[in-house]
Amino acid sequence: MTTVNALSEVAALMGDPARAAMLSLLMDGRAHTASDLALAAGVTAQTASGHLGRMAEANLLAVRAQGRNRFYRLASGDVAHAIESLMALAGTRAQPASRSAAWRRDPDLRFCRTCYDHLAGQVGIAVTDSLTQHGHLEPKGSHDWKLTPSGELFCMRVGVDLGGARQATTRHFARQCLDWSERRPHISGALGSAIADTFFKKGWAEKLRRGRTVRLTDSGRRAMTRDFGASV
Amino acid sequence: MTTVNALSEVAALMGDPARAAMLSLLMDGRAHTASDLALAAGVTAQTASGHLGRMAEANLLAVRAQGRNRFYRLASGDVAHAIESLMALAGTRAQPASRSAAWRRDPDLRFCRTCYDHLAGQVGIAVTDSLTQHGHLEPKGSHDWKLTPSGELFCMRVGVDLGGARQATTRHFARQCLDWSERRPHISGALGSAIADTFFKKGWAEKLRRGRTVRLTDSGRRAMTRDFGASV
DNA sequence: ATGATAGTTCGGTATACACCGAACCATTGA
DNA sequence: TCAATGGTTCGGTGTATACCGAACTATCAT
Repeated sequence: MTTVNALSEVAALMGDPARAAMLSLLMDGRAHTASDLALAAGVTAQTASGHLGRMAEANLLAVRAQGRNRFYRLASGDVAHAIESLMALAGTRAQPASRSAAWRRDPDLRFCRTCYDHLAGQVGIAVTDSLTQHGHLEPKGSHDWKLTPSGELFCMRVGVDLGGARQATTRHFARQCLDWSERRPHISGALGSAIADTFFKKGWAEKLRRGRTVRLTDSGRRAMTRDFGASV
Repeated sequence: MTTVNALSEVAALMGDPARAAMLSLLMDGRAHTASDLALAAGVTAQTASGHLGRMAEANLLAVRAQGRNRFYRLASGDVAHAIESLMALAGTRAQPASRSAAWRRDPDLRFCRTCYDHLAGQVGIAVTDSLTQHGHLEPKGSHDWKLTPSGELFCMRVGVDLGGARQATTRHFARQCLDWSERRPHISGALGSAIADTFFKKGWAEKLRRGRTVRLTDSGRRAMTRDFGASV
């Protein structure tokens, strides 16, 4: 009885085409915004919101509010496993699903991209790691960083507009942003944005025309080695 | 696209409470009649028929027509696996589902029971094995047996009403019946029925009041050893 | 043949729910 | 403060489908 209902309920959640499309996208293991998922499912934001709420309620998805975005991801490996076995049943290969595979396989995107207004991917992680390893940045709480005195000096030296970043009073200064291709936090918030601006202003990096991919220039690579002590 | 639709379709099939109840029952690995499944799902025979047809169409179930019954079972281990992982998601233990567990755990029922009008379970298998090993019975086609001349003599010796069995012209004479607790064929049809009758008439076995369980008597055990060369 | 049982097909009803428009709340940046 | 953006809540509409009654086919027993 109970066990049967539980089975039908979770299966029914996956049984809707829009929800299945969302789950399919989430099978890449990354977190996606509600808008992103709405687009993937081909429904409006309202409809998507309803779907996402129900799946989160049923513990199929986990949510993390970040700024004005809400990131949804699969709640556990068990969920991914169940979806995978259903996909296998349908005679289709599970993991290399067309859309998410394109993401995963794009090495440039994994290497460096914008995440909102700051840097993500391997470069974003490398920058953050460098700052923490040199004692410029310390974790503060579970969602923020603290910029140390040595960190302030470092920023001034490499030309990060700290003053501008501090003027944005309504914005979080140094935020931890989870990177879902690297599965580790990188720096965001006003400071993260200012750091990214520095990269673009100094010609260390440049945005590609389409998408979120960012190209690290030769001088950018040199700066990574020279200023951050990181080889990427 | 295609992969997404396939996911939602198979999930939707499992997402209906009635179908989930049927699948749950079928998780015991045995084959069940349409009526049986309708009862388990709490729906009428018509409704159940529709559900079963759709699941068979989608290759979730396999069907085997046997007499006027149609036996449905899970089409593959993959199907069971998918159901299991969904049940796990729902936080419920998968295998020991209340109803089927009762079946499985009843050693008397596994030992000997009626299957329609003939003997099944370990005793049914033992009788059939004895007949084939002594050359009394030979497989004929994929669904029937052939009673050899020595088999006729054997039947006459132990008192099986062969004449009566042969009179039932409209009925299959010696049929292979799949035994889903033993996963091997045993003898059914008119001959199987006649053999079972012999067991009851001679006091070798007796039906219990409720259910399909059959008790093998002491003289029945002696007969199994003496006449069939089998120890059960 | 006749009646009984297992199963399916067909038609109509009723309920569940996915969907969107509109309004609303929260966060952000000027 | 205000405007912009991301997300959610609410109400009404439309479609999909589960359900059953009734009629039908196939198998089996007398």
